[in-house]
Amino acid sequence: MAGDLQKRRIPEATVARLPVYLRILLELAESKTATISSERLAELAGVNAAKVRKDLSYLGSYGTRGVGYDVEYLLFQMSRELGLNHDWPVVIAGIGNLGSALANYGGFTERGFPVAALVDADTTKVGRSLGDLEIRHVDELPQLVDELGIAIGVIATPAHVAQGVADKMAEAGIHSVLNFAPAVITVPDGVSLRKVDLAVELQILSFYQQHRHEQTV
Amino acid sequence: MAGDLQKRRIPEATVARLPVYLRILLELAESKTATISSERLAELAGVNAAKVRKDLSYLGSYGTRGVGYDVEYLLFQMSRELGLNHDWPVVIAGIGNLGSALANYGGFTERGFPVAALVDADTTKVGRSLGDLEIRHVDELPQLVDELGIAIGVIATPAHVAQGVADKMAEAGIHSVLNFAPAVITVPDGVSLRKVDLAVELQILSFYQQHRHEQTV
DNA sequence: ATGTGTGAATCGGTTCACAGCC
DNA sequence: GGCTGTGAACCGATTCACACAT
Repeated sequence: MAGDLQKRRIPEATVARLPVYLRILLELAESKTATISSERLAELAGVNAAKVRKDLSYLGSYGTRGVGYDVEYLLFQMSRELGLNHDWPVVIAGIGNLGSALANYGGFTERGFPVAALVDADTTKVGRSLGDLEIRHVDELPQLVDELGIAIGVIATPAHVAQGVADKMAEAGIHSVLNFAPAVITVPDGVSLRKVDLAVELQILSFYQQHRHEQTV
Repeated sequence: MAGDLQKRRIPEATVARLPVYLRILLELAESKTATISSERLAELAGVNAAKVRKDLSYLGSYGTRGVGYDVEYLLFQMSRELGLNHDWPVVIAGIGNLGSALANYGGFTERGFPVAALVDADTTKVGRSLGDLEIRHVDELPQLVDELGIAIGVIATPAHVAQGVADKMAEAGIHSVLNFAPAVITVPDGVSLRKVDLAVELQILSFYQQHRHEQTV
Protein backbone atom coordinates (compact mmCIF):
# COMPACT_ATOMS: atom_id res chain seq x y z
CA MET A 1 0.00 0.00 0.00
CA ALA A 2 2.06 2.79 -1.41
CA GLY A 3 0.14 5.78 -0.12
CA ASP A 4 -3.23 6.76 -1.41
CA LEU A 5 -2.37 9.84 -3.51
CA GLN A 6 -5.52 11.79 -4.27
CA LYS A 7 -7.37 8.73 -5.46
CA ARG A 8 -10.73 9.96 -4.26
CA ARG A 9 -12.47 13.28 -4.68
CA ILE A 10 -14.98 13.47 -1.86
CA PRO A 11 -18.41 14.72 -3.01
CA GLU A 12 -19.53 18.03 -1.57
CA ALA A 13 -22.60 16.51 0.01
CA THR A 14 -20.41 14.04 1.84
CA VAL A 15 -18.01 16.73 3.03
CA ALA A 16 -20.94 18.58 4.56
CA ARG A 17 -21.92 15.51 6.56
CA LEU A 18 -18.50 14.52 7.84
CA PRO A 19 -18.51 17.12 10.64
CA VAL A 20 -21.79 15.68 11.87
CA TYR A 21 -20.38 12.17 11.99
CA LEU A 22 -17.30 13.56 13.67
CA ARG A 23 -19.27 15.15 16.47
CA ILE A 24 -21.15 11.94 17.08
CA LEU A 25 -17.96 9.90 17.09
CA LEU A 26 -16.51 12.28 19.66
CA GLU A 27 -19.50 11.67 21.89
CA LEU A 28 -19.22 7.92 21.38
CA ALA A 29 -15.54 8.01 22.24
CA GLU A 30 -16.34 9.94 25.38
CA SER A 31 -18.84 7.29 26.42
CA LYS A 32 -16.21 4.62 25.79
CA THR A 33 -17.97 3.02 22.84
CA ALA A 34 -15.36 1.03 20.95
CA THR A 35 -17.11 0.20 17.69
CA ILE A 36 -20.18 1.41 15.85
CA SER A 37 -22.21 0.06 12.96
CA SER A 38 -23.31 2.15 10.00
CA GLU A 39 -26.87 1.49 11.08
CA ARG A 40 -26.40 2.96 14.53
CA LEU A 41 -24.29 5.86 13.33
CA ALA A 42 -26.94 6.65 10.73
CA GLU A 43 -29.58 6.73 13.41
CA LEU A 44 -27.55 9.16 15.50
CA ALA A 45 -26.80 11.34 12.49
CA GLY A 46 -30.37 11.37 11.22
CA VAL A 47 -29.56 9.79 7.85
CA ASN A 48 -29.79 6.26 6.45
CA ALA A 49 -27.21 3.53 6.76
CA ALA A 50 -26.39 3.25 3.08
CA LYS A 51 -25.44 6.89 3.03
CA VAL A 52 -23.18 6.49 6.04
CA ARG A 53 -21.39 3.58 4.44
CA LYS A 54 -20.91 5.36 1.15
CA ASP A 55 -19.75 8.53 2.90
CA LEU A 56 -17.25 6.68 5.04
CA SER A 57 -16.03 4.64 2.10
CA TYR A 58 -14.70 7.86 0.54
CA LEU A 59 -12.30 8.13 3.46
CA GLY A 60 -11.03 4.61 2.85
CA SER A 61 -12.02 1.11 3.90
CA TYR A 62 -11.88 1.70 7.59
CA GLY A 63 -14.69 -0.61 8.64
CA THR A 64 -14.63 -4.29 9.49
CA ARG A 65 -17.26 -6.49 7.87
CA GLY A 66 -19.42 -8.18 10.37
CA VAL A 67 -18.29 -5.80 13.08
CA GLY A 68 -18.55 -2.12 12.22
CA TYR A 69 -16.17 0.81 12.55
CA ASP A 70 -13.60 1.32 15.26
CA VAL A 71 -14.61 4.62 16.83
CA GLU A 72 -11.14 5.87 17.73
CA TYR A 73 -9.59 4.93 14.43
CA LEU A 74 -12.40 6.44 12.39
CA LEU A 75 -12.20 9.56 14.52
CA PHE A 76 -8.53 9.86 13.79
CA GLN A 77 -8.93 9.39 10.04
CA MET A 78 -11.84 11.76 9.83
CA SER A 79 -10.12 14.49 11.82
CA ARG A 80 -7.15 14.20 9.56
CA GLU A 81 -9.28 14.40 6.45
CA LEU A 82 -11.12 17.44 7.78
CA GLY A 83 -7.86 19.13 8.68
CA LEU A 84 -8.70 19.24 12.34
CA ASN A 85 -5.36 18.06 13.65
CA HIS A 86 -4.38 21.64 14.21
CA ASP A 87 -6.18 24.89 14.97
CA TRP A 88 -7.41 27.31 12.35
CA PRO A 89 -7.37 30.82 13.76
CA VAL A 90 -10.35 32.94 12.82
CA VAL A 91 -10.87 36.67 12.39
CA ILE A 92 -14.32 38.14 12.89
CA ALA A 93 -15.12 41.26 10.89
CA GLY A 94 -17.92 43.50 12.10
CA ILE A 95 -18.24 43.64 15.85
CA GLY A 96 -21.90 44.53 16.17
CA ASN A 97 -24.53 42.43 17.83
CA LEU A 98 -23.89 39.24 15.97
CA GLY A 99 -20.13 39.68 15.73
CA SER A 100 -19.86 40.16 19.48
CA ALA A 101 -21.96 37.12 20.14
CA LEU A 102 -19.83 35.02 17.84
CA ALA A 103 -16.69 36.35 19.50
CA ASN A 104 -17.97 35.36 22.92
CA TYR A 105 -19.43 32.07 21.76
CA GLY A 106 -17.08 29.49 23.21
CA GLY A 107 -18.06 26.84 20.70
CA PHE A 108 -15.53 27.99 18.13
CA THR A 109 -12.36 27.80 20.16
CA GLU A 110 -13.53 24.57 21.67
CA ARG A 111 -13.70 22.96 18.25
CA GLY A 112 -10.35 24.15 17.03
CA PHE A 113 -11.23 27.56 15.61
CA PRO A 114 -9.81 30.09 18.08
CA VAL A 115 -11.00 33.63 17.54
CA ALA A 116 -7.64 35.29 17.07
CA ALA A 117 -8.67 38.76 15.96
CA LEU A 118 -11.59 41.15 15.71
CA VAL A 119 -11.81 43.92 13.16
CA ASP A 120 -14.27 46.69 12.42
CA ALA A 121 -14.32 49.73 10.16
CA ASP A 122 -15.90 51.94 12.82
CA THR A 123 -13.06 53.90 14.39
CA THR A 124 -15.09 54.46 17.55
CA LYS A 125 -15.03 50.69 18.08
CA VAL A 126 -11.39 50.21 17.25
CA GLY A 127 -9.29 50.01 20.39
CA ARG A 128 -12.09 48.68 22.58
CA SER A 129 -11.69 45.25 24.07
CA LEU A 130 -13.97 42.28 23.93
CA GLY A 131 -12.95 39.34 26.07
CA ASP A 132 -9.18 39.36 25.83
CA LEU A 133 -9.04 40.78 22.32
CA GLU A 134 -8.74 44.36 21.22
CA ILE A 135 -10.79 45.42 18.22
CA ARG A 136 -8.50 46.38 15.35
CA HIS A 137 -9.18 48.37 12.23
CA VAL A 138 -10.16 46.33 9.19
CA ASP A 139 -7.26 47.80 7.22
CA GLU A 140 -4.87 45.96 9.50
CA LEU A 141 -6.10 42.64 8.13
CA PRO A 142 -2.94 41.85 6.14
CA GLN A 143 -0.70 42.22 9.19
CA LEU A 144 -3.10 40.26 11.40
CA VAL A 145 -3.32 37.42 8.92
CA ASP A 146 0.43 37.37 8.70
CA GLU A 147 1.22 37.59 12.38
CA LEU A 148 -1.52 35.34 13.69
CA GLY A 149 -1.69 32.86 10.85
CA ILE A 150 -5.36 33.53 10.34
CA ALA A 151 -6.99 31.04 8.02
CA ILE A 152 -10.68 31.83 8.13
CA GLY A 153 -12.58 35.10 7.93
CA VAL A 154 -16.05 35.50 9.37
CA ILE A 155 -18.12 38.37 8.01
CA ALA A 156 -20.67 39.73 10.47
CA THR A 157 -20.98 43.21 9.03
CA PRO A 158 -24.00 44.99 7.60
CA ALA A 159 -24.92 43.75 4.13
CA HIS A 160 -23.81 46.79 2.20
CA VAL A 161 -20.18 46.53 3.27
CA ALA A 162 -19.89 42.72 3.16
CA GLN A 163 -18.45 42.55 -0.34
CA GLY A 164 -15.81 45.12 0.50
CA VAL A 165 -14.74 43.18 3.56
CA ALA A 166 -14.64 39.95 1.57
CA ASP A 167 -12.38 41.65 -0.96
CA LYS A 168 -10.06 42.81 1.81
CA MET A 169 -9.97 39.37 3.33
CA ALA A 170 -9.09 37.74 0.04
CA GLU A 171 -6.43 40.35 -0.59
CA ALA A 172 -4.98 39.75 2.86
CA GLY A 173 -4.50 36.10 1.97
CA ILE A 174 -7.53 34.52 3.60
CA HIS A 175 -8.73 31.49 1.66
CA SER A 176 -11.89 30.62 3.60
CA VAL A 177 -14.79 32.93 4.26
CA LEU A 178 -17.98 32.42 6.24
CA ASN A 179 -20.54 35.10 5.48
CA PHE A 180 -23.32 36.01 7.89
CA ALA A 181 -24.29 39.23 6.15
CA PRO A 182 -27.57 39.06 4.24
CA ALA A 183 -25.95 39.75 0.90
CA VAL A 184 -24.69 37.70 -2.01
CA ILE A 185 -20.94 38.12 -2.19
CA THR A 186 -18.33 36.73 -4.52
CA VAL A 187 -14.76 35.74 -3.84
CA PRO A 188 -11.81 35.10 -6.16
CA ASP A 189 -10.97 31.63 -7.42
CA GLY A 190 -9.22 29.57 -4.81
CA VAL A 191 -11.17 31.09 -1.95
CA SER A 192 -13.93 28.99 -0.37
CA LEU A 193 -17.14 30.69 0.63
CA ARG A 194 -19.98 29.52 2.81
CA LYS A 195 -22.92 31.52 3.97
CA VAL A 196 -25.33 31.51 6.85
CA ASP A 197 -28.33 33.72 6.34
CA LEU A 198 -30.65 33.72 9.29
CA ALA A 199 -33.51 35.56 7.62
CA VAL A 200 -33.35 33.21 4.65
CA GLU A 201 -33.69 30.22 6.96
CA LEU A 202 -36.78 31.73 8.54
CA GLN A 203 -38.27 32.51 5.16
CA ILE A 204 -37.75 28.94 4.03
CA LEU A 205 -39.61 27.79 7.14
CA SER A 206 -42.28 30.35 6.38
CA PHE A 207 -42.75 28.82 2.95
CA TYR A 208 -43.34 25.35 4.30
CA GLN A 209 -45.56 26.66 7.07
CA GLN A 210 -47.60 28.50 4.44
CA HIS A 211 -47.93 25.30 2.40
CA ARG A 212 -48.52 22.91 5.25
CA HIS A 213 -51.82 21.62 3.91
CA GLU A 214 -50.26 20.33 0.69
CA GLN A 215 -48.99 17.03 1.97
CA THR A 216 -45.25 17.20 2.52
CA VAL A 217 -44.75 13.45 2.05
CA MET B 1 -59.38 22.86 -17.61
CA ALA B 2 -60.58 23.03 -14.02
CA GLY B 3 -58.07 25.55 -12.68
CA ASP B 4 -54.56 24.82 -11.58
CA LEU B 5 -55.21 23.26 -8.18
CA GLN B 6 -51.83 22.40 -6.73
CA LYS B 7 -50.34 22.08 -10.19
CA ARG B 8 -46.83 22.91 -9.00
CA ARG B 9 -44.75 21.37 -6.27
CA ILE B 10 -41.81 23.68 -5.90
CA PRO B 11 -38.50 21.79 -5.56
CA GLU B 12 -36.67 22.21 -2.27
CA ALA B 13 -33.62 23.65 -3.95
CA THR B 14 -35.79 26.31 -5.54
CA VAL B 15 -37.52 27.15 -2.26
CA ALA B 16 -34.12 27.74 -0.69
CA ARG B 17 -33.26 30.27 -3.39
CA LEU B 18 -36.50 32.23 -3.45
CA PRO B 19 -35.60 34.30 -0.36
CA VAL B 20 -32.39 35.37 -2.07
CA TYR B 21 -34.27 36.53 -5.16
CA LEU B 22 -36.76 38.23 -2.91
CA ARG B 23 -34.12 40.28 -1.15
CA ILE B 24 -32.64 41.36 -4.45
CA LEU B 25 -36.05 42.31 -5.81
CA LEU B 26 -36.63 44.42 -2.71
CA GLU B 27 -33.42 46.29 -3.36
CA LEU B 28 -34.33 46.73 -7.02
CA ALA B 29 -37.75 48.06 -6.10
CA GLU B 30 -36.13 50.51 -3.71
CA SER B 31 -33.91 51.78 -6.49
CA LYS B 32 -36.96 52.20 -8.71
CA THR B 33 -36.02 49.50 -11.19
CA ALA B 34 -39.18 48.53 -13.04
CA THR B 35 -38.17 45.34 -14.84
CA ILE B 36 -35.34 42.85 -14.65
CA SER B 37 -34.08 40.12 -16.94
CA SER B 38 -33.25 36.62 -15.77
CA GLU B 39 -29.69 37.30 -16.82
CA ARG B 40 -29.29 40.34 -14.59
CA LEU B 41 -31.15 38.78 -11.67
CA ALA B 42 -28.92 35.73 -11.96
CA GLU B 43 -25.85 37.91 -11.78
CA LEU B 44 -27.09 39.62 -8.63
CA ALA B 45 -28.05 36.30 -7.04
CA GLY B 46 -24.80 34.58 -7.95
CA VAL B 47 -26.42 31.83 -10.03
CA ASN B 48 -26.98 31.30 -13.75
CA ALA B 49 -29.82 32.61 -15.84
CA ALA B 50 -31.33 29.25 -16.74
CA LYS B 51 -31.73 28.47 -13.08
CA VAL B 52 -33.44 31.77 -12.40
CA ARG B 53 -35.90 31.20 -15.21
CA LYS B 54 -36.68 27.67 -14.12
CA ASP B 55 -37.03 28.76 -10.49
CA LEU B 56 -39.37 31.61 -11.35
CA SER B 57 -41.39 29.43 -13.69
CA TYR B 58 -42.49 27.35 -10.70
CA LEU B 59 -44.25 30.43 -9.38
CA GLY B 60 -46.12 30.86 -12.65
CA SER B 61 -45.51 32.59 -15.96
CA TYR B 62 -44.87 36.01 -14.59
CA GLY B 63 -42.28 37.19 -17.09
CA THR B 64 -42.74 38.91 -20.42
CA ARG B 65 -40.81 37.50 -23.36
CA GLY B 66 -38.48 40.01 -24.88
CA VAL B 67 -38.74 42.20 -21.80
CA GLY B 68 -38.10 40.45 -18.51
CA TYR B 69 -39.90 40.39 -15.19
CA ASP B 70 -41.87 43.24 -13.64
CA VAL B 71 -40.12 43.80 -10.33
CA GLU B 72 -43.16 44.87 -8.31
CA TYR B 73 -45.39 42.13 -9.62
CA LEU B 74 -42.79 39.42 -9.13
CA LEU B 75 -42.15 40.74 -5.65
CA PHE B 76 -45.82 40.49 -4.84
CA GLN B 77 -46.18 36.96 -6.16
CA MET B 78 -43.05 35.77 -4.47
CA SER B 79 -43.95 37.26 -1.11
CA ARG B 80 -47.29 35.57 -1.34
CA GLU B 81 -45.75 32.23 -2.19
CA LEU B 82 -43.28 32.52 0.67
CA GLY B 83 -46.04 33.44 3.07
CA LEU B 84 -44.55 36.83 3.81
CA ASN B 85 -47.73 38.83 3.56
CA HIS B 86 -48.05 38.64 7.29
CA ASP B 87 -45.71 38.35 10.24
CA TRP B 88 -44.64 35.06 11.78
CA PRO B 89 -43.93 35.57 15.47
CA VAL B 90 -40.88 33.73 16.75
CA VAL B 91 -39.92 32.33 20.14
CA ILE B 92 -36.27 31.95 21.05
CA ALA B 93 -35.43 29.17 23.48
CA GLY B 94 -32.15 29.38 25.35
CA ILE B 95 -31.13 32.90 26.25
CA GLY B 96 -27.39 32.48 26.50
CA ASN B 97 -24.83 34.21 24.39
CA LEU B 98 -26.25 33.28 21.04
CA GLY B 99 -29.89 33.48 22.09
CA SER B 100 -29.41 37.00 23.42
CA ALA B 101 -27.67 38.09 20.25
CA LEU B 102 -30.47 36.67 18.13
CA ALA B 103 -33.03 38.38 20.34
CA ASN B 104 -31.31 41.74 19.89
CA TYR B 105 -30.56 41.23 16.22
CA GLY B 106 -32.96 43.57 14.46
CA GLY B 107 -32.85 41.68 11.21
CA PHE B 108 -35.60 39.30 12.21
CA THR B 109 -38.37 41.73 13.04
CA GLU B 110 -37.42 43.80 10.05
CA ARG B 111 -38.08 40.87 7.74
CA GLY B 112 -41.38 39.89 9.24
CA PHE B 113 -40.29 37.59 12.04
CA PRO B 114 -40.87 39.53 15.25
CA VAL B 115 -39.30 37.99 18.32
CA ALA B 116 -42.43 37.61 20.42
CA ALA B 117 -41.13 35.56 23.34
CA LEU B 118 -37.99 34.33 25.03
CA VAL B 119 -37.84 31.17 27.10
CA ASP B 120 -35.21 29.43 29.15
CA ALA B 121 -35.13 26.53 31.57
CA ASP B 122 -32.79 28.32 33.97
CA THR B 123 -34.98 29.76 36.71
CA THR B 124 -32.37 32.35 37.56
CA LYS B 125 -32.84 33.80 34.09
CA VAL B 126 -36.63 33.63 34.10
CA GLY B 127 -38.10 37.00 34.96
CA ARG B 128 -35.18 39.01 33.65
CA SER B 129 -35.78 41.34 30.76
CA LEU B 130 -34.02 41.59 27.46
CA GLY B 131 -35.04 44.50 25.28
CA ASP B 132 -38.74 44.80 25.92
CA LEU B 133 -39.31 41.11 26.57
CA GLU B 134 -39.32 39.23 29.80
CA ILE B 135 -37.70 35.81 29.81
CA ARG B 136 -40.31 33.15 30.54
CA HIS B 137 -39.96 29.57 31.63
CA VAL B 138 -39.84 27.02 28.86
CA ASP B 139 -42.82 25.20 30.36
CA GLU B 140 -44.99 28.18 29.52
CA LEU B 141 -44.52 27.47 25.82
CA PRO B 142 -48.06 26.21 25.19
CA GLN B 143 -49.62 29.38 26.61
CA LEU B 144 -47.17 31.63 24.77
CA VAL B 145 -47.81 29.90 21.47
CA ASP B 146 -51.49 30.24 22.05
CA GLU B 147 -51.57 33.84 23.20
CA LEU B 148 -48.99 35.26 20.83
CA GLY B 149 -49.68 33.11 17.80
CA ILE B 150 -46.12 31.93 17.70
CA ALA B 151 -45.30 30.05 14.51
CA ILE B 152 -41.59 29.45 14.63
CA GLY B 153 -39.31 28.19 17.37
CA VAL B 154 -35.61 28.97 17.43
CA ILE B 155 -33.44 26.68 19.52
CA ALA B 156 -30.30 28.35 20.91
CA THR B 157 -29.77 26.07 23.87
CA PRO B 158 -26.83 23.83 24.74
CA ALA B 159 -26.75 20.68 22.62
CA HIS B 160 -27.76 18.24 25.32
CA VAL B 161 -31.14 19.85 25.94
CA ALA B 162 -31.98 20.72 22.33
CA GLN B 163 -34.04 17.60 21.67
CA GLY B 164 -36.10 18.17 24.79
CA VAL B 165 -36.85 21.73 23.78
CA ALA B 166 -37.77 20.61 20.27
CA ASP B 167 -40.19 18.11 21.77
CA LYS B 168 -41.78 20.80 23.90
CA MET B 169 -42.09 23.13 20.94
CA ALA B 170 -43.77 20.47 18.82
CA GLU B 171 -46.10 19.63 21.67
CA ALA B 172 -46.96 23.29 22.10
CA GLY B 173 -48.12 23.40 18.48
CA ILE B 174 -45.10 24.91 16.78
CA HIS B 175 -44.70 23.60 13.24
CA SER B 176 -41.41 25.23 12.26
CA VAL B 177 -38.14 24.89 14.10
CA LEU B 178 -34.75 26.45 13.46
CA ASN B 179 -32.00 24.70 15.41
CA PHE B 180 -28.73 26.40 16.29
CA ALA B 181 -27.66 23.81 18.83
CA PRO B 182 -24.84 21.55 17.67
CA ALA B 183 -26.92 18.40 17.89
CA VAL B 184 -28.97 16.29 15.53
CA ILE B 185 -32.59 16.55 16.57
CA THR B 186 -35.75 15.04 15.20
CA VAL B 187 -39.25 16.42 15.03
CA PRO B 188 -42.62 14.79 14.45
CA ASP B 189 -44.18 14.53 11.00
CA GLY B 190 -45.68 17.80 9.93
CA VAL B 191 -43.04 19.89 11.64
CA SER B 192 -40.37 21.52 9.47
CA LEU B 193 -36.83 21.61 10.74
CA ARG B 194 -33.83 23.58 9.56
CA LYS B 195 -30.48 23.78 11.20
CA VAL B 196 -27.62 26.20 11.38
CA ASP B 197 -24.47 24.75 12.85
CA LEU B 198 -21.67 27.25 13.08
CA ALA B 199 -18.93 24.79 13.95
CA VAL B 200 -19.96 22.53 11.09
CA GLU B 201 -19.63 25.41 8.65
CA LEU B 202 -16.14 26.13 9.89
CA GLN B 203 -15.19 22.48 9.64
CA ILE B 204 -16.39 22.34 6.06
CA LEU B 205 -14.19 25.34 5.29
CA SER B 206 -11.37 23.62 7.10
CA PHE B 207 -11.74 20.61 4.82
CA TYR B 208 -11.43 22.66 1.67
CA GLN B 209 -8.58 24.68 3.12
CA GLN B 210 -6.82 21.44 3.95
CA HIS B 211 -7.33 20.21 0.39
CA ARG B 212 -6.59 23.46 -1.41
CA HIS B 213 -3.81 22.01 -3.54
CA GLU B 214 -6.13 19.49 -5.20
CA GLN B 215 -7.62 21.74 -7.82
CA THR B 216 -11.09 22.86 -6.75
CA VAL B 217 -12.44 23.28 -10.31
C1' DA C 1 -24.55 -14.57 11.07
C1' DT C 2 -23.45 -9.98 10.66
C1' DG C 3 -22.33 -5.69 8.64
C1' DT C 4 -19.16 -3.44 5.20
C1' DG C 5 -18.10 -1.84 0.47
C1' DT C 6 -19.70 -0.88 -3.94
C1' DG C 7 -21.62 -1.44 -8.68
C1' DA C 8 -26.22 -0.52 -10.64
C1' DA C 9 -30.65 1.76 -10.57
C1' DT C 10 -32.92 5.76 -9.39
C1' DC C 11 -33.96 10.36 -8.20
C1' DG C 12 -33.62 15.34 -7.91
C1' DG C 13 -31.55 19.20 -9.67
C1' DT C 14 -28.89 21.76 -13.20
C1' DT C 15 -27.82 23.13 -17.66
C1' DC C 16 -28.65 23.19 -22.59
C1' DA C 17 -30.90 24.67 -26.47
C1' DC C 18 -34.59 26.29 -28.79
C1' DA C 19 -39.59 27.12 -29.76
C1' DG C 20 -42.75 30.69 -28.73
C1' DC C 21 -44.13 35.27 -27.71
C1' DC C 22 -43.47 40.28 -27.18
C1' DG D 1 -34.14 41.07 -31.94
C1' DG D 2 -34.58 39.94 -27.26
C1' DC D 3 -35.89 37.26 -23.46
C1' DT D 4 -38.99 33.90 -21.36
C1' DG D 5 -40.59 29.15 -20.57
C1' DT D 6 -39.66 24.43 -20.89
C1' DG D 7 -38.73 19.74 -22.78
C1' DA D 8 -34.44 17.00 -23.17
C1' DA D 9 -29.83 15.85 -21.87
C1' DC D 10 -26.85 15.71 -18.31
C1' DC D 11 -24.75 15.33 -13.77
C1' DG D 12 -24.28 14.57 -8.91
C1' DA D 13 -26.14 12.39 -5.04
C1' DT D 14 -29.11 8.87 -2.93
C1' DT D 15 -30.76 4.41 -2.42
C1' DC D 16 -30.87 -0.45 -3.50
C1' DA D 17 -29.22 -4.94 -3.28
C1' DC D 18 -25.83 -8.21 -2.88
C1' DA D 19 -21.03 -10.13 -3.08
C1' DC D 20 -17.58 -10.46 0.19
C1' DA D 21 -14.94 -10.36 4.50
C1' DT D 22 -14.78 -11.60 9.28
